[in-house]
Formats: sequence, structure tokens, C-alpha cells
Amino acid sequence: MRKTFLFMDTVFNKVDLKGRVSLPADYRAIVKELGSEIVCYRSLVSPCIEGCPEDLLEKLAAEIEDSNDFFSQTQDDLTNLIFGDAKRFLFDSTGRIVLTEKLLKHACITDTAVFVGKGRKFQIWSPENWQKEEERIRAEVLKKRPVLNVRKSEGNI
Amino acid sequence: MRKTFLFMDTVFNKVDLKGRVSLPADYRAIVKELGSEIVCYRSLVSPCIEGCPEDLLEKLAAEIEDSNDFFSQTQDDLTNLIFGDAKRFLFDSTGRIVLTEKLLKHACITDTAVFVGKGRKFQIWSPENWQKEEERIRAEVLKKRPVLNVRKSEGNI
DNA sequence: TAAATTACCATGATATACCATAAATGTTAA
DNA sequence: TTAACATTTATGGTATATCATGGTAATTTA
Repeated sequence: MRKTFLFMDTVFNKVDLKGRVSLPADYRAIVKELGSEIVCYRSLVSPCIEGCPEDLLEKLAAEIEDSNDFFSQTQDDLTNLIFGDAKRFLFDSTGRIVLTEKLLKHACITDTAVFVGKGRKFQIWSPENWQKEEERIRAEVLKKRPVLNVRKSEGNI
Repeated sequence: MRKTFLFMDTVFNKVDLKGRVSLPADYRAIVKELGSEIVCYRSLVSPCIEGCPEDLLEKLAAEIEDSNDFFSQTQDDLTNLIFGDAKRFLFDSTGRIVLTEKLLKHACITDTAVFVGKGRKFQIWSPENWQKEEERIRAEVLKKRPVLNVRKSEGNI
């Protein structure tokens, strides 16, 4: 039994005509060990799909509930967007899910999906968009590197 | 049971055609005692591979999650870059991992890998690049000796 | 009943686990 | 201190299991 449950790495998988695609084996292992299910929704800010175990959305809901932002219009709008869009995806015995037309279109995915680990979540991109995005991020992060201190006492990663 | 878990020393190991390489025995002992796994990723600033126990990334994910910044752009970029590049490496019964083509290429490693301890993390270099890097570091440190401050140099990526 | 969705089977490619040997290191006894 | 032995470590080779993916059957839904 593993101690940590982090989505990592970048994996290219085929998408067939029905929108069927293999979830990377590592991702499946995590979801299974968590005893959870995959939830996917359109990213609010990027042309990609976001996915995470259902647990995480549960946590998000709880946090918003507990925060003093309970009546914040912004939070309200955001949760509406996410929970209104999110959908559970069960994978079959061979480890595949079937992505919906809506999601595929939002991410401009046709025949190849790029799974990108983000720790607690992951994203699904088209190869073209992911390439652009990766370049943008690398440039951006290098520019900001000196202030990437997550927490001063722990040092950087 | 040891109290501290620090990667140290410099070790030269063979890399075979499949990218297979022995993790130094000392490193394996640490990972085992932590009950963790090795995670490797391309250094952001040097032509080398960086590695650390998965725990360290877990800590980062937890901090990001607790920061109540679910929708922050910077957090988003940072997690994409780190977790998108990082990958778990399990070692087999003889203590070897299989490095990916992407990592080997980034570090210009062909048939020999140099493991360099860095405390909580370690790096993997090609012999040629490591030689240059070591010379550079020695020169740099000598130059700055009068104002050397250990705390500042802790834990960069 | 037709269309669409979901579950199951087959296969080649790839990655992983295992075995054997060689080298290095450490230990013990003379 | 040295020599003989035992243990750990590194590395080459190979069998095995896993994974991604195309195809088809079963099931649901309209």
C-alpha cells in the first residue's frame, strides 16, 4: 500500500472514434487504491480537461462551506461552474473511459490525448495545445524562479 | 533505525541500453526506511536529473492544497511543471531503476550516470557535465567564501 | 427495433521481475 | 598485518507480466 497519491508524468494515449481512451496505468492505480472514482470537467482557464478523484471535489465543497466566503459571489460562480460541469467517469476492465463530445471539443482533442499530472489532479490536453502550454509555463516559471519559495522553512523543491 | 535521511557522496554507475541503472545502495536504504518511492524529474536549471523521495513532493502538494488557492495561476503553472515532469521509479529486487529517454537526453547521459548527493534530494549527471559543474561550483564557492551563508543556499531546485 | 452505450476478449509491444555471475567490500582468524 | 572467507553490491541476460489498443458482443435506451 502506497503512502502518497500523486498524479505525475506526461502520457500520450490514443482516442478512438467513440472518445474511448486509456487512463494511464499509474492513474488507475491511484484511483483504485483511494477507492474513489474519476471526475472530469472543463478547465475554467485553459483549453483542457481537468480530472481528479471525487474525494477532492468533496474537499473543495467542504472548504467553501467552512470558509467565511460562504456568501461570496465569486466562489458561488466558480462552484457552479465546476460542479455543474463535472461528471463521473468509470473505467472498464481494460482501464478506459469514454470522454464526452463536450469535453473533447473544449480541449480540441481529436485522436490523441495528453495526460499531464498535477499532483492531486491531472489535466488532459491535445498534443498541440499542450506543447504551447508547456513552453509558456517554462518561460513563466523560470522568470519567477527566485520567488518560488513554497514555504521558507522547507526550502524549495 | 537511523535518525536522519540524507543523500550523500558521489557514485558512478553503468547505464545499459535500456536505461537501466543501479541506485546506489545507500540511497536505496534511505528510500526503504522511509517506506517511500523515488521520484525523478528534469532539473529546471541544469542539464541533470533530480531525484527525491515521493514524500517531498507530497509535502508540496499538501501545501498547495492547504493554501486555499484552488484557482491561482501561479500555483497552476508550478504544479503543471513539477508534477507533469516528475515520474515514480520503483527499483527491482537488484536495486535498479529504468530511466526514461526524456530524462537521459536532458542530462546527456549515455553509458554512465553520476549520482550526487544533495541532502534531501540527489542529482544524476553525465560524467562530462558533472566534471564541469564541480569545477564551476568550487570556483564559485571560493569566490564567495567571505560571505558564505549556509541558510541561503539550502534547497534550490 | 434501431441506435447508442457499455462490457468483454485478443494481441503485439513494452516494461518489469527474476536469475546468474562478477566485482567489491567487509569480517574474522591466524 | 595479512590471508581466507563471507556478504553485499553492481551488472548482463532472459522470462514473465502488464499495458495500450483494436475489435466484437452484450446491454441499455429512445
